[in-house]
Amino acid sequence: MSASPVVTRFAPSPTGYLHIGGARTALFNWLYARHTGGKFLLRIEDTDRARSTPEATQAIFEGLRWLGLDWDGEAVSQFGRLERHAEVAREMLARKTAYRCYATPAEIDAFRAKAKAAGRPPLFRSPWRDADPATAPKDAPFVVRLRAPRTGETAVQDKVQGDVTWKNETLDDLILLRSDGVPTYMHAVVVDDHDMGVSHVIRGDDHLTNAARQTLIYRAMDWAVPVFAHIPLIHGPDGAKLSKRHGALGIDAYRDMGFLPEAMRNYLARLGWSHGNDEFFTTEQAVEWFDLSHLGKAPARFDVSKLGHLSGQHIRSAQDATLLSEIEAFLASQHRADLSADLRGGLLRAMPGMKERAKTLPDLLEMARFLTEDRPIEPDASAAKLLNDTSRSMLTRLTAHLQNATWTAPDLEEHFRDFSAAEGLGLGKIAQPVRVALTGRTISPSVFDMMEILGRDESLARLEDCARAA
RNA sequence: GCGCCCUUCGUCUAUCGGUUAGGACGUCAGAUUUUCAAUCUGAAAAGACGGGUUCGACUCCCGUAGGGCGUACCA
Repeated sequence: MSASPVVTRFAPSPTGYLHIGGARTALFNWLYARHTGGKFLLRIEDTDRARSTPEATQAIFEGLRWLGLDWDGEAVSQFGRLERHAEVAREMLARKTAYRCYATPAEIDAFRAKAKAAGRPPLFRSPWRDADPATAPKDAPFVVRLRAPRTGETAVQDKVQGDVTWKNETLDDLILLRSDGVPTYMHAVVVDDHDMGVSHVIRGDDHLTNAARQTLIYRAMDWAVPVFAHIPLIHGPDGAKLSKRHGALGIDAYRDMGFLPEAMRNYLARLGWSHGNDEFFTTEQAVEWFDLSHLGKAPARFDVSKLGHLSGQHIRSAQDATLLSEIEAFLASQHRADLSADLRGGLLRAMPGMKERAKTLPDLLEMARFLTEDRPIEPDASAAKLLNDTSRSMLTRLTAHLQNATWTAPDLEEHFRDFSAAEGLGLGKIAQPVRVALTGRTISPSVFDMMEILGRDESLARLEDCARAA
């Protein structure tokens, strides 16, 4: 291999959201380009006018942006290159590596039915392949077919699957240009990849057979065949193919669940690719480590609980300020109100304690609710059970005991411990009613942290509200 | 039907002929603990099956089974 620059691409068709398999394909292409210092291009395969929508294109852009997969240059619209595709087809016609086929759909169907009945493969053998062009019907519609070799074999040297060969007799004269002049996927992909200088095609292994047929097109044009790497597909938890109709989710669904993009990249990279025993890594490390030789060959199943674990790890290791901006981006993506300056401050102060126990952004928001509660706080059902005469009078005595505290978390804890000893009660018996008084719930961040952040006046007020409500 | 691909704990994976088959998620048990988490310790848990090749196979070869993809004027 010479030092020619690496160019990868992600080429989704805009017929729906960016699904998880596509996101991983994009990630691998991006990682490889960034690892090699090459380029990562984006091409929208929108030649299927009936199914392509601008909304889907936007969803793909948004998904990639959220994932942090920046592409080089403008996204290319395949539809916009129709004339170039036709031009290449014309050149192939001139080179005699393609021919005009006037067979009608009915004739093709009949051919296939007959072949099938005779137990032969249903590959269409066009009579126009070797016919004298002079015999062609005037003004009749035709398609342009590749004149594929019928003997010998075609090999694909795949970085993941190894060397895979097909007997040419099992490959057919595929259509390059439809009768309306619109190129087929097979043709457009080759022309575009060539024109865009794509050196490495990393895509799902559902395209492995296509790689052989596309190789034939490259050869017909005397173009260099790119390096192929066909990665296995992602399956759902039940092992079935992860497809839209099986309830597979788009990348936006994971954003909405509040996973960090960093965690998503980490998890997705680990699905089908490995770097020894490394499980938790940063994107910088992934870029540094990523290669094509450690890609797996077997399909992987998507496991949300592992994603959650990784997300928790990334939240714990993230900067508080980073987390705050992630939260703001998350709220914006859900069209929720912006945070007040006050709340931002509170969030920042509470972050060190909260991030130790969160797996997602909503977890953080949920824990931060104590910041926005208005007095008097209405306890929820399980919290209410902890409030009785005994705990209320305890709260009264505790309030008195806390009068001289300097109101930092460590100092508060010391006061609590003194009080617990004096009362002859375990810390839990004291902290739990306090938690209820401060938050109205039985689950929350550390009571000492919350009291420090809430401050003396607000904390005591909440405690007194509860003690008094006897 | 034909062609091609795949197969290590429940899941993601390491291993590139010689290991008590390692790690991670999850699960279970214990520790810790102001709740929930987190954390720590420990446990159970795998080479689909059958043949070869070899002194020795998870690893190489053949077959079987199971799964996937392709076989369109879809992409």
